[in-house]
Amino acid sequence: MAKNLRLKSARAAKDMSQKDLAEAVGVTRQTINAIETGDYNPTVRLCTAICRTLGKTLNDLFWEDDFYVN
Amino acid sequence: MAKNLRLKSARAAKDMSQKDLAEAVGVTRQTINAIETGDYNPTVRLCTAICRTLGKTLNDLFWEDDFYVN
DNA sequence: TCAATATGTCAAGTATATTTTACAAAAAGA
DNA sequence: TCTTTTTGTAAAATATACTTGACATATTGA
Repeated sequence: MAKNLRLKSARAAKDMSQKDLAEAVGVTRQTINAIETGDYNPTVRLCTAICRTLGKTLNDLFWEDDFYVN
Repeated sequence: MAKNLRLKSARAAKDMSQKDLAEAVGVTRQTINAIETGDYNPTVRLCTAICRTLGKTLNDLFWEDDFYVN
C-alpha cells in the first residue's frame, strides 16, 4: 500500500495534527500515522469517521482508480 | 449498522450469489453475508475489492451521507 | 539556543475482523 | 414432490486492526 497523501493533504487543509485527527475520530495517533504512512488496512467505519471529520468522502480519500477503468 | 441493501442489489445486478462474490474477493461466504446483514465493519481493502468486482465505488456501496454516527 | 510540538517507528498487548465447521430453512429447478 | 442452491446464523479458532508505552528526530516558535 502506498502513502495516503490525499489524507495527509486533507488533514493539513483543516490545520489538524495527526493527534488532533486521532482524537476527533477516537483512535490513537499511531493509527492515523500508520494509515498515512500506508502500512495498513483500516476498517471502513474508521475511514468514514476520518472522512466526515475532514469534510471528504470515501472516494476522495480512500478510493484508487489507478487499476481501474470506468 | 443497517443492512447493506446497495451491496445486495449490486450483487444481484451481476447475478452473483454471496458465495460467488466471496470467492471473487477471497473471503468466505459468511463474511459477505455478515456485511450485507450489517453486523459488521469490514476493512477498506475488502470493501474496495468488493466494489471493483461489482463495478461500483466505495461511495456507491459504503458511504452514508444521511445519518451521522460513528 | 531552548522548549514544545509534530511526526515516524517499534514491541507487546487487546479487541475485533475473518475463518472454519456446522446446522437449518427458504427459494429455485426439475 | 425431491434435490440443489442460496441465505441466515452460531460457536470456536486464527489473523490482524488498533492500543499502549516508549524512544528518536525534525520542526516550529519564543
